[in-house]
Amino acid sequence: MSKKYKTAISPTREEDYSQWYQQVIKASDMAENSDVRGCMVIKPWGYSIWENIQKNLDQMFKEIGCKNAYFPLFIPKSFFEKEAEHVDGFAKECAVVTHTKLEDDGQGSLNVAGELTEPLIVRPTSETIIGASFSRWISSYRDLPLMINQWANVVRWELRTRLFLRTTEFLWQEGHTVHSEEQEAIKLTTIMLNIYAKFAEDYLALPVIKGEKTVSERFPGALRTYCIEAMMQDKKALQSGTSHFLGQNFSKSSNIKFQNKEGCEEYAWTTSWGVSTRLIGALIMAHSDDDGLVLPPRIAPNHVVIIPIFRNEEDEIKVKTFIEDFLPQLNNTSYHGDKLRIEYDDREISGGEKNWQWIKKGVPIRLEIGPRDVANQSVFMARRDKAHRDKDSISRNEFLNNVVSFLDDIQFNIFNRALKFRESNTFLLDDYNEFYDFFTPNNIDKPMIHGGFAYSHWCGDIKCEEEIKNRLKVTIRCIPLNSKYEEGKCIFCSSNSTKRVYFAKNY
RNA sequence: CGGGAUGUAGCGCAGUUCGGUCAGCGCGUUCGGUUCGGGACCGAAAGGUCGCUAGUUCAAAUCUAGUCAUCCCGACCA
Repeated sequence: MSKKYKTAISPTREEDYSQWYQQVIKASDMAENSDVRGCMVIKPWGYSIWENIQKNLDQMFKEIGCKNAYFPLFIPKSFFEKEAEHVDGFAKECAVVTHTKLEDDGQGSLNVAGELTEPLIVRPTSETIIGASFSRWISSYRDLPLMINQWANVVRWELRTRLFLRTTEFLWQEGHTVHSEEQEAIKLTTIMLNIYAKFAEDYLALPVIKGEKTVSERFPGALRTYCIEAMMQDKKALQSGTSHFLGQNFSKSSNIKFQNKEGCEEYAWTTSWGVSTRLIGALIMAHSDDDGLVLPPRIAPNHVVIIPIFRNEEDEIKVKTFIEDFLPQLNNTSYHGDKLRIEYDDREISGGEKNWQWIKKGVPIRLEIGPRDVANQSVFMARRDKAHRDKDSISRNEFLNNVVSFLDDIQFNIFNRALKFRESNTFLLDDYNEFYDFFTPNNIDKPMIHGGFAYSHWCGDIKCEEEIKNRLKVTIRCIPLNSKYEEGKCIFCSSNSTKRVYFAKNY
């Protein structure tokens, strides 16, 4: 066995990380590029993951009293212009609707016609249009807090796109809250950040660092931006969720006022927070291997796939009878308050081929059931968190009794693997030369997977941050919330610093 | 939007230098047979106006111009 095993995905992560990423998506049949530049078609396997993300997050939002609503896709240009920083941040990437109809030119083509007096912007985010509604909904402190979320699509006209990570149109949720007290609004942004972190870690098995963005990385119009940052397998950081404290910026521009207990009118304090289909990109890049997708059970479209194995009709009947007897019991098993999601794959294609399709799709547990298993009342189990040849025969009852703990174990392993990866690629760097080498690939022409997170001192000067970005394309991903007071010297200018921040290359 | 690369069957590619049986290969698909507990084998078949549009030429996948798309690097960004 001197020959290397053939991997299902080629190139491998090591050979060409970004090609590997695209091949994983193709092989798992999650999504594809569409005929519209920069936009993706999310196929059933990918959409099903999104539905699971929605379902679980939605529940978490509702638990803290948030309600869902829906606001228009179009934002009048005049609304958008109200918040100056906001305009600066998004103006360059807005799709704008200027006409309302098409007219036949009599030669087989259509001309745009019916010009609008005021152009409509396709929402890149909805603070301004939601703010307009909120200003009508709120008049008294008794109306507060107001907590609204919407599941929607947004458009940001990006120059360079990548499936799930950055597409022109993407799906997300955006929550918008209004409060009478500044501290209450700030507290809500951290509550949301904790929800995101918990969701990422418990469901996506994605270890994240909770932190605050520096001024230059803030959401346009926000006073503070909190974020969760995760490390991908190419050691780059991916911002996976954000929560913004907007102060009174948007309440002033949208005129969101309320009468307080003393009867005086005040501007309210607002927040906004969101996660997007980018989470699916994070999921892929954090866990998948050279055989394709690896899905954490809590978010997988299917938990278990059953693959019947037989060589003749007699065996086929035996095997199928066994499985059909076994299925209802499996279906009744509950998994974290949900039903176990089982796929019985009885398509007429070879077992090996089926097996590899499900490996590439990342299903946590594969069960091969053949005549030998029927005779022994057992099943042959393979786990996606282990090597594809590493399979075990266990009794059917043992499987039934333990399937939930197997899934939990897979979830746990995937999380731990990602956590260890992040930890072993995070370094306390205190010397600029060391820092420079850390972020410089050995071969510039073919930059290999290199770097990681540098946990280093920063004096707080925006100029140091900017210079590092210019030189190395490395940015401060966040100032971690749990950072401790520590005296040190800024990695760039050697001025005094009191805390460390995370530096990394990012998506 | 700047620099680079690529575009040939569902997927992965060869052929382009030097225009002339070059429209091919592997995988996949369909059919038939043999197999059968770790991506099976044999045989047959289907499938492409060579990204698109002009041009040069007796003749273009091949040369020229334009155009579109994708990927990589940069700027921008969740």
